[in-house]
Amino acid sequence: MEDKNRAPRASDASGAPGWPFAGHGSGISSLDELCGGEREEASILSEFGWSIPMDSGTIGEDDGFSGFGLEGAPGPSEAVVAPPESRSDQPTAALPARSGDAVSSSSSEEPPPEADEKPAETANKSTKKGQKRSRQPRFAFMTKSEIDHLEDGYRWRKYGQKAVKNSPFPRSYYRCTNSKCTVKKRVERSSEDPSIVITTYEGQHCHHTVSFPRGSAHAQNAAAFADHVALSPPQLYLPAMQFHQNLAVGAGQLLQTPRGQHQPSLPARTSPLPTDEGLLGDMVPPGMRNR
DNA sequence: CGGGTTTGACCTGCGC
DNA sequence: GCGCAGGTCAAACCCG
Repeated sequence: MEDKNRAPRASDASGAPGWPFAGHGSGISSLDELCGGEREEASILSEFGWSIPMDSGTIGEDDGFSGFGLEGAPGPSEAVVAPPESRSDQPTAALPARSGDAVSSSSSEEPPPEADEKPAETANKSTKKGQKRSRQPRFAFMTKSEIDHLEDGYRWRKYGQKAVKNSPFPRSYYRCTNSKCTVKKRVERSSEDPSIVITTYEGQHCHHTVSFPRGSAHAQNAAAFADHVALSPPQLYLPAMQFHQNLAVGAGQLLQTPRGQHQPSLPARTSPLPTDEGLLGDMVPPGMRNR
């Protein structure tokens, strides 16, 4: 699960919030703002009140995750979207929250953006204590693929791997190789359907992609998703049910994807509806689609 | 040699 | 208070 337990490292503590795939319509005027003005961005996210819960921990352990989730910058909780078939009638909020992920702690009191006041040199250990790690916005999506680490246009360095409870598949932890970028992502396979890769992004890139392979559906979808998300913060603040229903569409599409083909459940791309329709149409009012 | 991966140890919060 | 589980660190290792 996401660990709010650990205090952020010097870089993490800066609270660089934001979304992956910055520059794809995140609303940030400049990528530089992300690396240099994280704090500012945090407030922006908070202002929007993005709080569609998404519990990364639940994703892997609940097997039920079949969509993506969003979390407000120092968002209180995350939750996951239930599988279309088994939980379509349950509101997101009712989903089991995992071991305190952000759910319990962050909801009680938000880690103030100032949480990074500690000197960098002591950040390593000392900041781990007494301070809750500031949580960054996250989103996750499922991809039916035999490849664990899907290409998304950025370069990642693996920094850890852990076995996940109730899952035969380990979870891998990656960090963006850009030293100024604090974006992280977790990759794991669904224990229910090994062919599905669950990717969870945390944070926002403060730089452009290293490369963005045209042929990579995953990359394009990821970017599209980022666009989508970035464009409609207010719309993302949806009632659980509505949100879930929207996700179900993407998930359904996803599962129809032939094995081996990267096809994340990104609404904007997976929906059978014309571009910018489907989920986008549900979540983004016409007035906001002026792109 | 630089950059990425592997992997065991460590840290922390939560639940019992 | 203790054990568990998730997340991260960092040394060792691998590879081009």
